[in-house]
Amino acid sequence: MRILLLEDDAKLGPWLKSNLTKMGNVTDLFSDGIQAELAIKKINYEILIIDRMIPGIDGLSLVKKIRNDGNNTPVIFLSAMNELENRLEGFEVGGDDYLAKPFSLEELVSRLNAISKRSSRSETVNSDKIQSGDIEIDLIKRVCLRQKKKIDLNNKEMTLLEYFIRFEGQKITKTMLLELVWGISFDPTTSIIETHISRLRSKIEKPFKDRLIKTVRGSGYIYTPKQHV
Amino acid sequence: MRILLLEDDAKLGPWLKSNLTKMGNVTDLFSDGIQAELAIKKINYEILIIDRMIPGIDGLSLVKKIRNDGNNTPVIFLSAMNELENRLEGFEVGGDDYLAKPFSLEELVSRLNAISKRSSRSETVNSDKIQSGDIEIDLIKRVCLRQKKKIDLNNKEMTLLEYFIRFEGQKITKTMLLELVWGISFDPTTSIIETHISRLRSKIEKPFKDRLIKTVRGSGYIYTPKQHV
DNA sequence: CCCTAACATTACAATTTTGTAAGATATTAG
DNA sequence: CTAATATCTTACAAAATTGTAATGTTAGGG
Repeated sequence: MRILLLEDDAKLGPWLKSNLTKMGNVTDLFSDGIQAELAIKKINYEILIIDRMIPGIDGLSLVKKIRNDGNNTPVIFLSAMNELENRLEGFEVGGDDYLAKPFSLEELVSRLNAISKRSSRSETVNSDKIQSGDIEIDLIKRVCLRQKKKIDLNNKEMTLLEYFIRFEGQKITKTMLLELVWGISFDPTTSIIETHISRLRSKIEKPFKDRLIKTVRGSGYIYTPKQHV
Repeated sequence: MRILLLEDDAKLGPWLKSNLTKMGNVTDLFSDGIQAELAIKKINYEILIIDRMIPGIDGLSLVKKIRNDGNNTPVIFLSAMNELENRLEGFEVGGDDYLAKPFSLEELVSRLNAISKRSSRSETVNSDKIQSGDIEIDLIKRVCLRQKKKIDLNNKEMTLLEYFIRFEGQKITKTMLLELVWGISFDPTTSIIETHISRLRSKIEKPFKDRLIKTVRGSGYIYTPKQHV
């Protein structure tokens, strides 16, 4: 495989390069973001291994740039332990993987293999997502974002929201919700739907001071995605 | 809309037909499965509303048949309350919706609208699914089937399995699992991974007396889908 | 064949989720 | 405007989830 390695650490960089090369890869090592960017534009690498913290330009903005140019080469970020906060950010940008230093070579190799196999199968990349207005749900990670902010939803709340999104702009009756979310086909005496809607609203509307889920009195609810993200 | 209605109840059938027609639909009412099947083959209906229990042939097998013929017209099943057990079965066959009798006309109309809007947007139909070997996961309903049997997995177990499937045939190291499933990038002192793997195995392997998740000593796990469903 | 580290399993407790019910608030018909 | 009904919110308890730790089991190097 043709690999670009961007790592400014004087020991780690060459050590990685030598190991990767030994394993039969073609590895170009850079310690400078600008140089690396040029190389990425010229050469069609199969994988980019990029340190999150590089003097000059940081790895994340570099990847943002090349993604903007339409380059979708898989990326593995390297980052020191204390930069863990940045993990999510890295994923959002389109980084395919993340590896915290210190890491074992075996670990890195394992991921290289995963990525190369994945891309050779030319599968859809990393996760199944549904999206509506300014809301985004990652079905695999089970993470919900509104306006790029993470919203902590539990199972029932997320299932509710998933159906609202699936039927966006359409009324969902309460019996539909009962059947879809609870698998019940009779009217319970309790206010179970109202309770959960209330909890969902408190998380997904209240912090944003607006209304996405309109109630249709006597019948059900309508979710309308917020336009103009 | 051009609707086929299969309902043998002498009161409900005509009542529904008259209402649907009033609303501007073209409605063909049948009380006989054979007749209905012929009509479905000849006429390109936009929606089929089918009673689950019809003398002679039951609604479910009818839908199985027409699906086999490559007909993907959306179906709304009608069924009496005491047939609730059959709900899941109905969905699996490709029925798009399910309505328990007694139901309000408003309820039925609501779903007709949902279906017609959905199909006019020509979206992918009903749910996001991932599949591997004899395992199938519906990401929306959050339901896992193995060999068509429902497996009750909790969140962590399902997330684990999702990643195993996503990386099928490839080794997943423990650090990868930690990062992916728990969002941690350091080695915890605890046996948290082993514990959850064990619980997952007990649900997904034990009842089937086989092994899908092989452990790679000193490193991680490999999931291999079972071929020959 | 035995010893040891790695892994599997189980039990348990803290935490979280989720259904119920009760009271507060809002909407609509008259 | 008022009563009746629907919905919202909150509090609470039962149930489920999930991390930890203790104990049992297995693989494979010596």
